[in-house]
Amino acid sequence: MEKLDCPLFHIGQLAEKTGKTSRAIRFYEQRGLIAPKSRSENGYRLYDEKSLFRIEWIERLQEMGFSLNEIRDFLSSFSEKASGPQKMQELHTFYSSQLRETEQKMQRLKLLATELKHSISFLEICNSCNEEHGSAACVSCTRQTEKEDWPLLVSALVNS
Amino acid sequence: MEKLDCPLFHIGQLAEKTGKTSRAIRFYEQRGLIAPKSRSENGYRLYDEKSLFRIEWIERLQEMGFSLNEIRDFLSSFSEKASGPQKMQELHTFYSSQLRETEQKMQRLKLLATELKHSISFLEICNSCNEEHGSAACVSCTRQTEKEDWPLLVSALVNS
DNA sequence: CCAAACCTTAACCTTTACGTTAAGGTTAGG
DNA sequence: CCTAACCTTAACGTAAAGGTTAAGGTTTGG
Repeated sequence: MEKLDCPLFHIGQLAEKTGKTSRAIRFYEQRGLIAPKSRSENGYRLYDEKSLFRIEWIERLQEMGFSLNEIRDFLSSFSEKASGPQKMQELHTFYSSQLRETEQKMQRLKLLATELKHSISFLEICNSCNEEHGSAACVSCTRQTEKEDWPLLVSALVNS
Repeated sequence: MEKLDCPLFHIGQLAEKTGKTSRAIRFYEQRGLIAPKSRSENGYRLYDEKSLFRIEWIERLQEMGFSLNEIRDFLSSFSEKASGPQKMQELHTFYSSQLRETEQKMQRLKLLATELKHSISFLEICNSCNEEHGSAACVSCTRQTEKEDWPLLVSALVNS
């Protein structure tokens, strides 16, 4: 059978190209996120390159934290827009707000990293401790007097 | 009744302090993540400040992407360690690897932000478009000739 | 002709992190 | 005493994102 004559391929091939499973792709279809370009005589789904883009796009939105339902909602509201420039406007607005959210996430992760670093450097000092004792003794450690406040990530566990 | 004499409080108060619901806290308990310090005569759960730290710690680990089961597993493996310094060692190792993961996540978000910015600046040009036409016309837009490759976030939607 | 590797729909299973009743007991205030 | 606002356990419900299984039809290679 012809395979590469026309740019249409089966679900398994699309799955391979995108790293998804066939099941996942059918699931997206069921959810209204994507549809096969057409069907072959025997009922097989046939996809083209746009389907590939669409799946990669879905993946991006998932990375941004959207559920499949939210993606579907956006998609359907999007296709209702009549004019091309209007669509572009909407996309611009949407991505701008997503950029803000993404930057906020980065900010949160940065804080988390700071907290981790703080705890790690606190624990470095413990690494130089050769004594063998229970964690109860750690609580009144004299090596740590410089830092009066224990990091939450340490104290929540040690004083348990 | 005495309320603030001893530093013990009820589940509702702990819930308020942590921003969780009572149900969530009971759920954590069921999952082995936390236990009340004691119970009052009538069976009410009584917590102290350590419980508060514990819950905030759980929150941090969730932010890092851990499931409650994973947190419980770590917790139980952690309490098995006999020596205090050993615990500190383990914590150090754990947080170090978490720091790496957190930085990787930030890296991924940074890439995503770049992709978003790219798409946004692409769409800026569309904002200067006054013509009214379908999105099919956008595909062959002459304003965008400078950029030959459309960003995925745009092309996946417009050429749908 | 047969087996392996595709494809189809339909339907049930799974995990996570709680929410939501149900059916009460307890306590504080008026 | 009454009500509102707490608390208890138990158990069922939910949404997300598929996985898995059943019960086939199709196609390709040897």
